[in-house]
Amino acid sequence: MRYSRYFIPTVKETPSDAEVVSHQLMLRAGMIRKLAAGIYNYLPLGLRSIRKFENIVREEMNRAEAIEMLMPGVQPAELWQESGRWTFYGKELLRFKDRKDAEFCMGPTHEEVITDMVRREIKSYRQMPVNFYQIQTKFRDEIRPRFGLMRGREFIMKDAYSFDVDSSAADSSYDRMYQAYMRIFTRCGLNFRAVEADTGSIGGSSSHEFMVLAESGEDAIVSCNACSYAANVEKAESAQLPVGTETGLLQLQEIATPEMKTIADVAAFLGVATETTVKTLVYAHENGEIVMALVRGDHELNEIKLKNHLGWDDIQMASEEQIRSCTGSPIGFLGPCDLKQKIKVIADNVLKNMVNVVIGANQKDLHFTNANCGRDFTVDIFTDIRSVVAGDPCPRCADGKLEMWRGIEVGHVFKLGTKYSKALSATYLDPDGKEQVIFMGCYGIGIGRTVAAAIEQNHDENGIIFPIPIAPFHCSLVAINNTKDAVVMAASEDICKQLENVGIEVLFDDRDERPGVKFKDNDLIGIPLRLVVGSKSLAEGKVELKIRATGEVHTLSISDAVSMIQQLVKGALERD
RNA sequence: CGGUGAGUAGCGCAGCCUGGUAGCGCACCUGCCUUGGGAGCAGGGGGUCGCUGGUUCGAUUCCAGUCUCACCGACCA
Repeated sequence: MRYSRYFIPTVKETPSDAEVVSHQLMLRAGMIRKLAAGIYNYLPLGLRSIRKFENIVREEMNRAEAIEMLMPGVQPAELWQESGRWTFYGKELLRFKDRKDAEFCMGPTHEEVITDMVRREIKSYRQMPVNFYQIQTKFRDEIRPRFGLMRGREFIMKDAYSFDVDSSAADSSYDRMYQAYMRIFTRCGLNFRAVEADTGSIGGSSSHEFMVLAESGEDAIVSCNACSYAANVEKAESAQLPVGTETGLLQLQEIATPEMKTIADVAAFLGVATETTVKTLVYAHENGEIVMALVRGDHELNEIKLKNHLGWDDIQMASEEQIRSCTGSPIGFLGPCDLKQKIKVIADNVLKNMVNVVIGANQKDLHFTNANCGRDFTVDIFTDIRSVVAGDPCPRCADGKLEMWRGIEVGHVFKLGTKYSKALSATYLDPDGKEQVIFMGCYGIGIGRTVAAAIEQNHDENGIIFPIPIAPFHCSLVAINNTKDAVVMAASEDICKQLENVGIEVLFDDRDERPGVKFKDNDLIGIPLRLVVGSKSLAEGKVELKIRATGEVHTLSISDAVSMIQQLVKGALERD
């Protein structure tokens, strides 16, 4: 490909509205341009990277015997009403009406559509296992699109859906996809972790997320430093903490704490550690149901755990009025003692071992010290409702500690069970002629997001450093002063042909630009290998090969350079 | 959805307070010069100042409305 005939609108200045490096660099490198909030044009260079990644995904899906198809972007409301998600999915689902006033939505995911197809076509146990996938544009009307392709509203996604006769067969399909995902991200040369995850709005029984590690990641994940346990913080189970030195129960005391509304205020005011306090939170369901949740003062409540424990489809902090009506207290002095109204009290497991705690007294400017569960207040249920923190003991092994990372979620695999097949009556006949419900799994990969994550993980002050498997070109060929120097030009054209003949994708920089401009642009757009042809070294039959990632430079004969490039590319593409 | 801020040339910005219909840097075009890390000189093209309405002899500037965008927040008792 000749640079002069191609289209790579690079930009020197960093766009002011781009926060994260991948977004800045994709704009500067001329890979993407914004059309509207969270909606982008994929320019030629960006598209090449995306296609590269898509093809890796496609190869691994095919290898895992998933079957490619394509579903529509626009979906009828009826299917979503049938699955119950028309109301459940919320504002992220972009809804609209056609000319006949019939309701539709832009597909944010395709469980309904695929299940509908399968229930019409799959009738026998003989037709399973089967796994359909597509690579397609989805739309989710995000609250706050940001970070370029990382959290767009319109985005390209690979989604796959497996259909099996029973739960254990579904488990095998799930494992197969899990392994395929491991291969995909390994082939791309990414530093990633597979972690246990919450299932969110997709639903289902269990799931893993594939996280590319990066400081700018929107998710917090933990992994054990001793065993293989790794999980999203939303999901990570907390282990019981070691019990402190045993002391007897002390006398309950009421203490004035004027204007001390936060845990930090109260602990500082009383001169105690926040670990000896209990934080009281009140949550409400949309339908008005209210619960009280207790966690240790220095811990954070995990709303997802609480929501899942309660089996609620919605959770929010209770309003000031709701809180007053059940506790009689203003916010800041809440506690489980002397409740005005009987409400369910859920406490974190850690509280089981705590004695003589500081807690709100349900009266303005008043707290209790030496409060004890069972004597001074009652707890209905102890369970795991806190978020784990770095250094917590591992929930799976004896002596591991949890480490914290930030990650970008690039893939997610779910065991769906029969959630959608039941709702949409997707059934089959087993060998005995009995009707059974199909077991499903679904498996997503954010295509654009993975490319962005790769950039997030692979860049320097000069620009992007693409891993070879997803680089838009394998190698750039920079001809110095080519518009004036016919020898250099002829040699460059020849080298370009030689490289292309052995399957190397070459970006031949034949522009009428000064060398500095070419070097800067080629660094910025992140082509992994760069071959420079200049008159001086060419006179000695040499060219210069520079490795973008390491900066190492090799001065080689043309034939050596071609074979080295060939080897480097081959080596990178065969990694798995 | 709440808070804050911003919309002036393709991009980044100034001008606006103290109304008199626009300017800088980069990019772009032409020429000369230069050619191993975003050169220099000279000349040039490009803007209904987000949109609608109001005040005024006159509005990019003042006022009202509206749209768009960005950032922050929505783990706090």
